[in-house]
Amino acid sequence: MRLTQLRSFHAVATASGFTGASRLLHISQPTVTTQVKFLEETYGVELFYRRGHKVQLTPIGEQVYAMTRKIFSLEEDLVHLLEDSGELKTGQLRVGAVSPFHVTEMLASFNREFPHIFVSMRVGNSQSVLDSLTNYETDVAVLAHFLDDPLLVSMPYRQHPVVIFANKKHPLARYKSVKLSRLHNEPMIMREEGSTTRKSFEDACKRHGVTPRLMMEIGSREAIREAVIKGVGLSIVSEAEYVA
Amino acid sequence: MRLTQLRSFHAVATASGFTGASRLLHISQPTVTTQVKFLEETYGVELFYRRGHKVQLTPIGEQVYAMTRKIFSLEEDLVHLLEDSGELKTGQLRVGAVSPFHVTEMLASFNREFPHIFVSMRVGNSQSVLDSLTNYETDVAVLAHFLDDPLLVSMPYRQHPVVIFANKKHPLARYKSVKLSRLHNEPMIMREEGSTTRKSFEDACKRHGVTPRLMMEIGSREAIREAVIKGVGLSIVSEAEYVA
DNA sequence: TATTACTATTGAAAAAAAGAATAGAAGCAA
DNA sequence: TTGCTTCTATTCTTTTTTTCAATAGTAATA
Repeated sequence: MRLTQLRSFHAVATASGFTGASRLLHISQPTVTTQVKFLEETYGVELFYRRGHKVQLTPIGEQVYAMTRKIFSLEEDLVHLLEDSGELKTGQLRVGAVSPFHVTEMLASFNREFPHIFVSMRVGNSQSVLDSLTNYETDVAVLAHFLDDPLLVSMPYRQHPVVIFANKKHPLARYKSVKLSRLHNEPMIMREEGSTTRKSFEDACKRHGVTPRLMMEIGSREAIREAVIKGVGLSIVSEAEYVA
Repeated sequence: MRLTQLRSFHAVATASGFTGASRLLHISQPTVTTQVKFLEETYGVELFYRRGHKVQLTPIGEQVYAMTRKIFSLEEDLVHLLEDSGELKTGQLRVGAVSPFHVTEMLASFNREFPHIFVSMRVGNSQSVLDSLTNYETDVAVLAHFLDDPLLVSMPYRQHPVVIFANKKHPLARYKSVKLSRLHNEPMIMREEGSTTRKSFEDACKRHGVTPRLMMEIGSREAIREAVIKGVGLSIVSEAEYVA
């Protein structure tokens, strides 16, 4: 069964004529005639009564027409779906992120540009975000560090400065800015292993040969704040998250 | 949109793989790959995630697959309809006849041979039967005389003898058979103008130069029988319809 | 009766589908 | 790991299908 033949049949039935059908389909009339004839000969069936200028569906033709109406309605829907999808008029974008904090602006902007694309976000630690990406459960992911995975394509999106904060009585508190080397052996309070802020900070320290002294590991931003106030040591936080 | 491409997509989705799809469709695997790729490139859409040996539908692919399931289900039904129709496993035969009497045997026999064809019969006078035929309201017609209409094809089906019957006291009653010429000027009772039996009888008379005397024209077989018994004259009837 | 409007046919060109051969990549087993 | 197998992708060629132009044939119409 070929769609062109069905399409010709359908058009002839719709236009009640071969010439009309050819105009409908923007193809030549002989093509239409041939297609319908092929259908009829292939199955040994008469689909139209042709009597001069009048073309009329046979009883079987009527039945076939009822089915082609359904088929071409579905085909039309399908084409629309594919076209809209290709033009990003419909579809979904599944985003993975280690922190909702840094991606909301991006997603809001994306949503303004492509309002018909449904956006879903999935938050997790780097490993689960990467797993979702390789399993095709998400389409893109926003992470805090570069990847050297050859299966993935990454590009920089934005830099978020990491700020260091201290008790006001701390010797370093009076400076506007502090060189990384000054943090050598400084007692510090950190988030748990796996925090992206901590990772990028530690990477930077390693690059500069600096090794701060890890005093405490606390799983809560608020608790770290309190510990800094108590004078346990310095700590770091993403600038966007910093509230004095 | 080409059906081959949809078919390839559908098979890949069904078989979860291009090679499996090619086996399903009995075509080569490169063909399947090409078809699906064409669909994807035409609409700028990704239908499958290909990761090595694993092939998995994308979200859009899932939607498309849902639609192709419906389309190919319809296509299958359509093919069955056409095949059954071509092999006379389904369909209808609309028969026109001037007298149900002579066609019932034919139709019963047809029904035994093609039990799945629905047979309908439409009875009328020759003119209305012919009209139905040329209007495509019936497929075939059984008439009592030949036609010279170039639009129609006719062939002899069966000869039904016409018998003459008379009151037992009638002079001709003692013969087993009577020559047509003996009916010259004989008083006769006939069915109304338009009766096929009457027409063929009159045609035969004309061919032989015989002119019986029309005594009475009665519209009912039973009434004619009574008139013959009363001795009004002779009459004729199709042998199949004759009951002593 | 001529004209118009339609369907059918033929022959040739263009487009699509299909396959063979083969490359490339991923899973699997020793 | 290495080799083996199995899968998808690519290229090139052949076959099939689709399409059209030209034209014949036929019914409706003015």
